Amino acid sequence: MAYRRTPRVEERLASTRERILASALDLIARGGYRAASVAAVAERAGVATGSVYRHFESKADLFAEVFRRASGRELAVVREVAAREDLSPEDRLAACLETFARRALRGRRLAYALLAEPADPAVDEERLVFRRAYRDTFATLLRQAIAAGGVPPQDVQVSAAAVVGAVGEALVGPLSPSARRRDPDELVRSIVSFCSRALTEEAAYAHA
Amino acid sequence: MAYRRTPRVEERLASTRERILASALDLIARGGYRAASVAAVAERAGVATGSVYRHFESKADLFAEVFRRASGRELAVVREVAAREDLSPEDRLAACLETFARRALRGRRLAYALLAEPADPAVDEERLVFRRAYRDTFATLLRQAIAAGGVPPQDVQVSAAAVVGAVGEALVGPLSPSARRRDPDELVRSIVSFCSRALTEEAAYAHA
DNA sequence: GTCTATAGAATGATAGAC
DNA sequence: GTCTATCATTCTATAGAC
Repeated sequence: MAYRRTPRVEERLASTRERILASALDLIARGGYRAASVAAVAERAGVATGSVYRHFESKADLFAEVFRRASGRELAVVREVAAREDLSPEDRLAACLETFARRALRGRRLAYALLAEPADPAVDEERLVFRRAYRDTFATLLRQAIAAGGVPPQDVQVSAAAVVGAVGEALVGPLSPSARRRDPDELVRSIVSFCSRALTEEAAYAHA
Repeated sequence: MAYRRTPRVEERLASTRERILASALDLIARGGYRAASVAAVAERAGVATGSVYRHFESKADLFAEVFRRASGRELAVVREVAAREDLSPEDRLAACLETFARRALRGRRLAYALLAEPADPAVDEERLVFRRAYRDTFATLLRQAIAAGGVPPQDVQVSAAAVVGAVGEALVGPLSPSARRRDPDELVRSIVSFCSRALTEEAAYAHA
């Protein structure tokens, strides 16, 4: 009789896979991609090194999946804020930025890994995907805010993308493992203020 | 008698190295990193594939050097604009942004490769270095503009980094090979306007 | 004659076609 | 899923500089 996966086996496989993912996330959140060698991931998950490759085609593949999950969580939180009916569109926008930045500064090492740490091209690829998703989320909010009249008309695609880039890059420096610590509240305030000025002010600057 | 490198040989070696770098740059500027296989680079440079490895330790090493040169050129141009004595600090700032964006849109494929295309971690590393350099350049200009009174006080580190991120990310979409073309002038205007609003407006937005 | 730089093929890995 | 093409990198023999 041919071997067939029973539900019991199925479940054990899935749980091993989850343990591997959790281990990798944990190691990356502590010491970045460099700390997450396949051997270290395997040991922490309680499996043999080779077993990792039963669940993931390659280390790059594993990292990409870890990235997708961690970034997906952040995106979901921001999207929840974006959907808050109790705030005006402009307030929702500011709240999204604040939420994103604050959470990044709470989980510094992981945030750095997600935002900027040099990594496999597969991870770079995922970064592009998520940045697009954030841009689209902000673009929608921005259109609502403009329609509601609280924010002047502007190039929504450009503004939304620029906000994503601005927040990300403003965080990279402070998040970098070598950076001198600074007050998170003040930092978040500066970042949100920068974006709010850009989004909510009338263009007053005519360039030659 | 032992073999020793003469100036003549030295020169030939250097010129081969340059040819390899130029070939790689050319191929990347046409079709991104994917188009620049070692074999293609070698052929275009008129050397054997193996010979590339006499000049560069690895493909990643070659790409990092190409990146450094191409990005270095862009940075130098922006720095020249930043040094223009005939403009006020704030105008210099806007001119820098405009120059950067305009040049990127002129050499679209290469700009995309430098700004965003997934690549070896060695290239990612260089990206971080250059982004820091741009941030520092803008920070200096911004401090001058604030001292001159044309721009309100603000968190210079944050604003400078945010501008770098904003311009970069606003360009990534339009530069992406799959993007629908749009008018470069209008795009540049939108980007510079976004940054100018952020940098030159008084904070008018108090967040709860 | 000795040593280097080079061409070109070998190798092993990977990815895409079918 | 298998096969093929292509890739990065290494190896080897040779041409040529000293």
